[in-house]
Amino acid sequence: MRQSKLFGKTIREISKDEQSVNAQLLIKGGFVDKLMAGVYTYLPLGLRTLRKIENIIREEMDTIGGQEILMPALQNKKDWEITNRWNIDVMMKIKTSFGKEYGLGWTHEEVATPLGKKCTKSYKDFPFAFYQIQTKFRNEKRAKSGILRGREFLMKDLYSFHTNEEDLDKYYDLVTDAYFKIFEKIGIKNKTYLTYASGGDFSRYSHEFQTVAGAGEDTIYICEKCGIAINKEIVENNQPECPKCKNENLKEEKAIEAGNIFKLKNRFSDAFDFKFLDESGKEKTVLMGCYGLGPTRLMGIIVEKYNDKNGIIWPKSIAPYQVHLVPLGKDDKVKKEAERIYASLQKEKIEVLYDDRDESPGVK
RNA sequence: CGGGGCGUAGCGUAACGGCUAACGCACUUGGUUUGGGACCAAGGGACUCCGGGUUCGAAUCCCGGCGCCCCGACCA
Repeated sequence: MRQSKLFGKTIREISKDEQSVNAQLLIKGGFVDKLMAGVYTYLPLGLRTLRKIENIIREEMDTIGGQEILMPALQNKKDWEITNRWNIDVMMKIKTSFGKEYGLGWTHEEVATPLGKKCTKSYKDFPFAFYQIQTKFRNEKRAKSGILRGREFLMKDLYSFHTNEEDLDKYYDLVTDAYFKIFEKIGIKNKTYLTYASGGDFSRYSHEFQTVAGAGEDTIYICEKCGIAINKEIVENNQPECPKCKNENLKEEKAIEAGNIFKLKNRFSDAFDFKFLDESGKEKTVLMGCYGLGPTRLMGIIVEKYNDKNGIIWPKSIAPYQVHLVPLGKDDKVKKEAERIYASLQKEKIEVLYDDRDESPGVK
């Protein structure tokens, strides 16, 4: 890519109003543009990085047998009434000019569960898992922290379907491992902890993946012996202890929730009467798990963690380009050589951003 | 949704209730430059967020709205 043709310019000054580190750096660098609070356009540079994060996630999801699909963002009111979640605050609702109501998906159990039911009958169809990477909408009362908490954002959500609890447990652990592989590839593994958190209305615990960062809105307590953490929200009697080894000497940190996984079990399959026929021809309830991970939020976390006075330092695996070719000076020989190198890198299919602009070295 | 701050050119800012709303960056043209955000000259670009009000006169004061940022609440 010739930088002279690159859409989206860097910005030298940004309003002091914009205090979030990731928002400042991403906007200044021409990676994103803010349309409104919590709603961003991904410009060519930013989108390249976002796509790389997505593809790393896809690789790991595919490896554990997840099949990619794409569900609608527009949601059917009826299905959300079945699960009693139509009137939850985070749901954005729209009403058409002729009065029909729709919701915008902030999660997809209400689509995934009936879909799973429609396509299966017998135990032979199980287990299976599908996932999507898709835009989610959440009616955040207050969007904040740049791309970390938006009203519209990208989420990878994986849903798994099982005939028994052991199988669900096994898959749950498999997903956990896959998540850490993703974190490793994008460079945040050493700061990310499997964290015990509230299980909402369907189980005692869920597990979050919390990345230690000053910009985090969650407080976690890390057990350095076990390498896991517990979210402050479920600490009882003000005395955090490790859920595994009962260690009470834990380290308090601010952290950002990178992902969250749940054993839904029968919460949604019961609501939609999702059953299967077992080996003896008896009907049994399907058990489900769901596993979320936010590509756009991951991008924000990475920016928060990898930067210095000069700007963002992308990990190589997700940098928008592998090579930034920057010829300095006006010497014709330099220019010619740069063109030659550019052509050869392109031929080798090495991602290169070529700063062919007629600018001074400082600007470049 | 409660509290606080803010809204002026593409971006960042300035302007006592009073001249044609100023400056820096960016942009256009010409020239000089070229190893760490160059210089000179000439330009273009603003319904001062929107709607009311006070006043001889409003970017400036008052009321209402909208928007942005921060804190809190919220975030199955």
